Amino acid sequence: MSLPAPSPDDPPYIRGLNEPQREAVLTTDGPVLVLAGAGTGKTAALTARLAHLLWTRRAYPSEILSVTFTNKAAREMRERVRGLVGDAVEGMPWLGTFHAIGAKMLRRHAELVGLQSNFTILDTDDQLRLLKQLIQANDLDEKRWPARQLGGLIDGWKNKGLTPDQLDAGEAEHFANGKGQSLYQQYQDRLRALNACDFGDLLLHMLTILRTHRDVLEQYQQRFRYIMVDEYQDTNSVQYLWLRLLAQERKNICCVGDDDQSIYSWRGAQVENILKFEKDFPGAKVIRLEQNYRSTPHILAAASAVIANNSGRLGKELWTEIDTGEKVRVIGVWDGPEEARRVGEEIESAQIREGKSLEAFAILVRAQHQTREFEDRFIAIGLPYRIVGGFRFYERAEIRDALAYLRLVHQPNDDLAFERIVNVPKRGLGDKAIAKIHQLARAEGIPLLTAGARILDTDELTPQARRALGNFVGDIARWRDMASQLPHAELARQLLDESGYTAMWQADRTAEAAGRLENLGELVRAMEEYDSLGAFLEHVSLVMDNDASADEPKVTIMTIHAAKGLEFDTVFLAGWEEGLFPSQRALDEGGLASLEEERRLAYVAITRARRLATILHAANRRIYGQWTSSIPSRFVGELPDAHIEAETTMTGGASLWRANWSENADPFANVGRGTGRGPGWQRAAAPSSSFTTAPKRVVESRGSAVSLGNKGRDDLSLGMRVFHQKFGYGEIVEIEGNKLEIKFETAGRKRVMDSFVSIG
DNA sequence: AGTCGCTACGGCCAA
DNA sequence: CGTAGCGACT
Repeated sequence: MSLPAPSPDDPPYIRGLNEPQREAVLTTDGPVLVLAGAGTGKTAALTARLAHLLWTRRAYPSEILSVTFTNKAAREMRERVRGLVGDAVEGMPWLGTFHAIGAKMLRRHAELVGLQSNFTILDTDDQLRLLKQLIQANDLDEKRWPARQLGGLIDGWKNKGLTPDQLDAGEAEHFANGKGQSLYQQYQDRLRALNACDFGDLLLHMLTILRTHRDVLEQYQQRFRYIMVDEYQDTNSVQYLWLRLLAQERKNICCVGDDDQSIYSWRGAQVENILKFEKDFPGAKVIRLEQNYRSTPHILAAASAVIANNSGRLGKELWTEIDTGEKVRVIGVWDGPEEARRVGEEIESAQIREGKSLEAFAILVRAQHQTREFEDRFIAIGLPYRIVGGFRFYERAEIRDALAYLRLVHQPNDDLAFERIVNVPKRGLGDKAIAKIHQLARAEGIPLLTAGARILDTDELTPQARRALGNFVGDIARWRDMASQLPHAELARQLLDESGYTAMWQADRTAEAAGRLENLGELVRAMEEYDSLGAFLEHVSLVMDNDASADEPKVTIMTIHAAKGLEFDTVFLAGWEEGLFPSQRALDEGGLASLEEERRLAYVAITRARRLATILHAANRRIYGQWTSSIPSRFVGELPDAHIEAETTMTGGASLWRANWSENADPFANVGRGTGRGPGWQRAAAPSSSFTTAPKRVVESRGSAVSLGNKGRDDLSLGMRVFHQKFGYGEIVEIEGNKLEIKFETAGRKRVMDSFVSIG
């Protein structure tokens, strides 16, 4: 192949790209598979390619289908393309996630699958409630056949592109002795009746339409001159079938991915898609991006050595021009608390030694629950942190409630929204009243809200319930009217006040209430960015990323899954122990295939680090309250000796830092206080007396050298009553710079950073 | 209707 | 050890 040599006349997007990247950008026609290892400038190449297509007028912005896996990735790509070609990107309607694009298409053709174009998109919660109702209606034992399981199966079928009538006998057997298929069918019927669909339907319905309506398919085949797909290794079957149909005509499809980073098989992703690309698209050009711009050679060598243990790889050899850097550190600690303590110390000392921002540090864990230990520790030492993932913004109860109000105002026949908030806040409409409304709705085939309005004319309800329901139905109608006159954010504000919803949380004195009110404010603020209530709700049902509050620099704690695609200067990989990572459950359920996926996870984890990776493993860990001893992960054993520096001493050096800071340098200090149920080792490991003494608190004033760079607040004083998000209300008993010692009403004495409290 | 106490369960999680 | 979710109790 002969590429034009780099020249100063190259358009801006080409400059700075290496040879294979340029090839990926300039090979515009025909199928292209870009195998992009971690940190090899995949996004740069992808965005440059997009820019190139626009710049050279090969396609209008509206003629490029560009799919990413997350909204975040889509946003980033849009930003970067804008940087390269300017506002032309504004007209890129088909840049987004599979689901966003699916929703957009489906709205145009909804009637072809029996929906109206203003269908609602249900989230997992709504989906589950619906399934629960169906299971009950079918007289099945909810214990034996949980809705969650059915939901999982249906998701799985949808991911495979299977409609109810396409399930084969084996599949249908899976649930409730063969009732699976019928339940799936009932669920789909119910969704259609509600004019709703779930996430899976966004893709599955569109696939059905593309398959059964030639004209529609041809229309899109014509429109999309070029198709680009990011994270191709994570596509599932429906997505794959979609792409194959759409690309069939022009065959200008460029897929970018890395088989070594496929970590979503449990969600239906098929690595095979990337492995068989050349078969699906004969004559495909395969381009490998192997020069890594992110990490040191030690980090790359460690990651490569681990992943080399997997079979069936397409094979890549990452290399770098960087020739310096520290080896990957492997640190063995005594137990979980020490692990957290150790990481905290490392971060604080690195921060002071090298003046690094807290943003440079990330702690990556295998499972969500591991974050707790770090969270507790960081609160204790006043180290600002952020937990990514976990509870997503839109999954929070208060947000879901608020959205249900808005949905009902927007779409009066949204029965699920009605059910959610008809008695939130409590207005005396209990099970009996709601059952009556349901009954009428079912009998008449009308939405719940209509049934509610109609039941007011009867004497079915107690006078009290009737009054409450009358107010509620009237309120909804009133807000509906207001919706046409008021900006929707303002409507939301008033709605939340008038419904008593805000008041409900204001009256709540529990620790979370303040945070919930804040979230509601956040929601209303977010609404202002959208043109209409409908547009906002659409956005929300597809995204609602937790991207608020990036203000102050913080250490990031997240799962490895959540970290994919990100990079950090310094990364701590915690809990590399057999059973935890690789996860025992994965091993039990999926055998060798799962082990390999866990190993890919390890590969992803290591390659997040730019400069320094530290792997930790604890000898003892508390699992479901049981102290269990554990051995280092097999992945630790796969690390190449030449590139690691192991520190296996349990006690660790008592640094000056630790002496000054640690509440308790004794590694045994936090080891379980005899639950009586634990295995024998803990009694054997140390005299029992050391388990029962509470840790001694060392309260010493510290010099400014250890200040974290935040100024102390001047609005706080001793004895003041304050509020803390996690611990609730308490009284300040000590102030040291920006750190406070607080006696909490319920949580006891804790040391926290002043920025974590508000005056209560 | 709302609260309390018991039981069951506990990977990763986008849209 | 936590917590969430359900049924029984008030």
